[in-house]
Amino acid sequence: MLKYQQIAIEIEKYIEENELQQGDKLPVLETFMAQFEVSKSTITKSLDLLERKGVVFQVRGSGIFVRRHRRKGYISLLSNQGFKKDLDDFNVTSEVIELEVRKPTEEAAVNLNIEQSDDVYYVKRIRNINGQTLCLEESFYNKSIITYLNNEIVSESIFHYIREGLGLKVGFSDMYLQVDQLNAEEAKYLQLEPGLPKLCVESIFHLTNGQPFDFSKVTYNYQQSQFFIQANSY
Amino acid sequence: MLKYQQIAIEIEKYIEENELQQGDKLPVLETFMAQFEVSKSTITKSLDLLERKGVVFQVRGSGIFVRRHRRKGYISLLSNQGFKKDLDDFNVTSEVIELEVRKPTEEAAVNLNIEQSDDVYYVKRIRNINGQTLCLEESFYNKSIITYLNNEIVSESIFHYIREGLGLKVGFSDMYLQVDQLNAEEAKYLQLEPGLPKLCVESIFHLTNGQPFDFSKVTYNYQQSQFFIQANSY
DNA sequence: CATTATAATTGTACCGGTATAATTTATCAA
DNA sequence: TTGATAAATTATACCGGTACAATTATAATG
Repeated sequence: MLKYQQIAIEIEKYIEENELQQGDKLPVLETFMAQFEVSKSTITKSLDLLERKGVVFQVRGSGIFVRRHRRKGYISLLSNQGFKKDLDDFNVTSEVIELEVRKPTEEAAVNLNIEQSDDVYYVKRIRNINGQTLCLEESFYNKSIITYLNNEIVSESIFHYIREGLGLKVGFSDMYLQVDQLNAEEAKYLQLEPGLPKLCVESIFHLTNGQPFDFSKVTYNYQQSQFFIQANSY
Repeated sequence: MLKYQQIAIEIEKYIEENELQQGDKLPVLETFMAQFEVSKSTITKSLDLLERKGVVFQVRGSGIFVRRHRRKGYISLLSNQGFKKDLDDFNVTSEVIELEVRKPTEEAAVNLNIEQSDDVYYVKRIRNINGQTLCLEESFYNKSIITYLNNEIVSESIFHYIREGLGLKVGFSDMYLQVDQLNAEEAKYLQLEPGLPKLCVESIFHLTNGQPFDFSKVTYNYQQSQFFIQANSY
């Protein structure tokens, strides 16, 4: 673990344990430098990381302050591991509908940057939250990267397996959002009526080296899904 | 203008002018150092900035690569100036319905961190894109920060005025998304039928010093609004 | 007491350096 | 040709420094 990552974790832990609120001031840079016995640039890097994560904001000439959104129960759209992490307060379970190796749709092939003759793992599952149906998820995993999946893995966190089990490093993702009306099939799975609203999120997940490995289409139950995003200006 | 910001702008311009595509490799760090005659850390800072903006991704041991989402016509949810910037290819106009100084709702007061006895500018407007109704927007601006607004400003880009006219620095924002069904009033303004889907985005915009100055509720026409988000892992 | 000028505080920009880790390329052996 | 091994390339971590800009606190002024 890198120093600046470790320090970021400890600062975040400190904020949580002491239940600091939006606007609360943290110790000054020099204090952190002394406390962790590292140079100024390392502390700066830790704090920049926390700033990007939306945990703090820094004000030149003033100090470092805690940033905390107030509302509870919202899913972060930006923590790009199948949101398992943001909801560990909640009870998230998965119900696997389909899991097999197949050829990708044209759309999936394009987004994964592969040929339609290449193999993908196709995963279809329903995710529940506190007993309620949260979303319907269809994913295509590039099989030459995600070489193996089974029912057990897919029932749990696929991304955790990708990181820990396969030792791959997840980099960035592109997400596309659309709102529309539920069709018959989606409505059935989400236990809603056709024509009611839905939120569709298409995501393309890449490794740190830029290779796309997962193309997912997720249809959310509009009654269960509230999202939040923390944005920074550049 | 800071060196690293200027360099970032020039690199981005270079990418656009040469129409570089996803995965295309940029010159190595040392080339940039020589070209711009700055130290390595300054170039690194420029590239980190571009990485956060989703313009490039860096691969240790390999190089710096262009990152470009493929789909056109999607609005970025993260560029937190009233999306005017992402759509200058499009024709975005505003129709002001209401503009006045008033007392905030309780909800607005809470989110702006002020008292209900304080003054706010209340702005209600419809935003059109290519002649189509894009969204209905209701905003509350803390009058002690945004001291003056008029019809002309509100018809154009409020955020541009806040930055250039008032000299304020916009920092971060918290956004909350929800999907639901249109009520009668919303449907009327968006020229849709009640009961059809809507996307509601509530945003709280803060200055760089952490002060919230704008609480907005935007209801999008689901037929017109497609969004994209570029996420990075930390 | 309000206003203004000054000083202290505090984070940011930028330099230039060493060491290291990930990746790619080149080399060599089978 | 293949596969392993070594070398070169390339970005990242981390150090420690100077100068500077924004903010806040203090002192001076009327």
